[in-house]
Amino acid sequence: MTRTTSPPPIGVAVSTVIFRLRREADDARIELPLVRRTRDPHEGQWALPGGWVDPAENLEATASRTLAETTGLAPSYLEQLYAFGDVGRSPGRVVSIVYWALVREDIARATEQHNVAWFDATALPALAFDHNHIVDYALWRLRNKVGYSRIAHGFLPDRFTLAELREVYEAILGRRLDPANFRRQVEGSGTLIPTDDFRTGSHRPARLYRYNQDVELADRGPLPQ
Amino acid sequence: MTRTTSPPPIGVAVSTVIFRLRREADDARIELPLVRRTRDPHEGQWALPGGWVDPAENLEATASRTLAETTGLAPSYLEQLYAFGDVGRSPGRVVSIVYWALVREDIARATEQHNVAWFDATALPALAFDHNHIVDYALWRLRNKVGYSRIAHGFLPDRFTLAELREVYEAILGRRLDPANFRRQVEGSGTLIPTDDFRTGSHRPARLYRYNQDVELADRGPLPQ
DNA sequence: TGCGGTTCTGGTCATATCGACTCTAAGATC
DNA sequence: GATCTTAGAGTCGATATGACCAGAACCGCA
Repeated sequence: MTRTTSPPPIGVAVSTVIFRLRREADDARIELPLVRRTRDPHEGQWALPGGWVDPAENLEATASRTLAETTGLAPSYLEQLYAFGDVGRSPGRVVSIVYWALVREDIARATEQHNVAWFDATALPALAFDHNHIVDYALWRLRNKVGYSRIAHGFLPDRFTLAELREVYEAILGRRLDPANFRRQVEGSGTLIPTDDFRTGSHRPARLYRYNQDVELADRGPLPQ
Repeated sequence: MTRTTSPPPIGVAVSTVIFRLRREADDARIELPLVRRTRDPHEGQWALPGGWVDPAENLEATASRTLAETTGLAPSYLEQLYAFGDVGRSPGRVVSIVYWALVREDIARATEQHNVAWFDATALPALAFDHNHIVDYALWRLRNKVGYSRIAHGFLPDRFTLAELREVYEAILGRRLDPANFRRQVEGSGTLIPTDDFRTGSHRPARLYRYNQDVELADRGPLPQ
C-alpha cells in the first residue's frame, strides 16, 4: 500500500465452510456441503462453495451470496476464518478469504441442489485445491470456539431442550457430556432463557429454552465497536 | 472460484501491526511503528507498514518483508489477524490481509528509520484508511491471546526474570498482578525453564528463566498439521 | 557492622469451578 | 399400577484462583 501505486494482478475469491447438524436415531454428526467442479482446475472434484469477489461487494456479502446460492438459506452464524494465499495453492495467484458458517438444521433439510452434496465433516474425500486443509482448520475452530463461546445454538431452532443443545455439543466435541453438569453450566452462564413450554416425548417432558440475544459473544470480531 | 474463469481486478495488500514493549522507570507500555504516507490517498497521514502482495510471494512472506523494511528486524511472533475488504475502505477496491507481530525489546531499540515513528498503542493519532480500527482489533486480540496462550515472552530476550515477564502481562492487560500468584501459575504451566543464573539488582537477586520451546501454543493456526 | 527497605519466593486460606455421582420427579408403555 | 427412561436437583472431592502472610536475600545507609 505504500510501495507502488498500481497493484499486481491477484485473484480474490471467497469460499465458505458451511456446517449443519444431522441428527439421527442415536447420534448426531456435523455435515457440510460441497460443490462438484464443472471446469478446470480440478474438474470433477468436490470443492467448497465460493466464487470470485465482485469489486462492488463486501467480502462477507460474497460469503452470504455464495452460501445462499449453494444451500438456499441464510446462516445463523457467519465469521471469517482465514485468508489463504500461498503461491502454489491454485494455478495463477489466488487469495481465498474463507468464511465459516452455521445453518439451523430445521431449515437446512429442505434444500437439495444440483451438483451439491452434504458430506460428513470427519470423513471427506480428496477435495480440490487445499480445501481438505481448510475444512480441518474450520473444524478445529468450531470445536475450539464451542469451548469458550456460545454458538452451538446456531445449529438449533429458536426453541430447544437442554438435551438437544447437549447433543450439539457432544457432536462437535466428539465426547459425551454429563447431563446434570451440562445443565448447571449452561444455566449459570445466563445465555439461555427458559420458556413455559415443554417438549413432550416418550418420557418426562423437557423444558424448552431460547437463546438470550442480549449476551454478547466472546469473540466480537473486528466489528465497529 | 466456481462462477467465472477470470477474476475481477482487486488489489491485494498486506499490512502489519507490530508491537513492541517499551519499559521505563516505573511502568511499561505497548508501542507500534507507523509510516508516514508519501502519496495519495491520505498523503502525510500515519499508516500501518505494508505493501502490495507480490504475485510470487506468500502472504506471510510479504508481512515479514514489510516488517523488516520498516523495523529492520525479524518478529518473534507473527500471525494473521484478519482480511479487511470492505468496498469503501480505500479508493479502488483493496483487500488488506493484516498480520500482527511481536518484536523483542532488546533488538527493537536499535532501529530508527526515516518516516517511521513508534507510537503508544493506546494513544494514536487519526490514521489513514481504517487503520485505527485495525489497530484496535489487533490490541484486543493481543490482550485476548495473552489470557489463554503464552506469547508474552515474545517481547522479552532469551532469558528473563519472572518480574520482567509479569511486567509484560501487566502492560498488556492494563492491571497489576500478584507476584506470588503469577509465579505459581506460570511455574505450573511448564512453559518456563529455570536457569542457574540470577539477575542481580538493587534487591534480592531474581532467577533467570527461558522459554520452553517444546510447549506448543494454544492456537496452532492453520498450519499443515 | 548493623539496620531498614525492597523484592524474591514459598506458603496458607477462602472461594469458585468442574467432573463424577446420587437421588427424586414425571411422563410413557405395557 | 409396575417399570422404564429421561428431566432436573443436589452432594462431594479435586483443582484452580485471588487475597494475603512470612521468611530469604540483597542493597544502601547509618
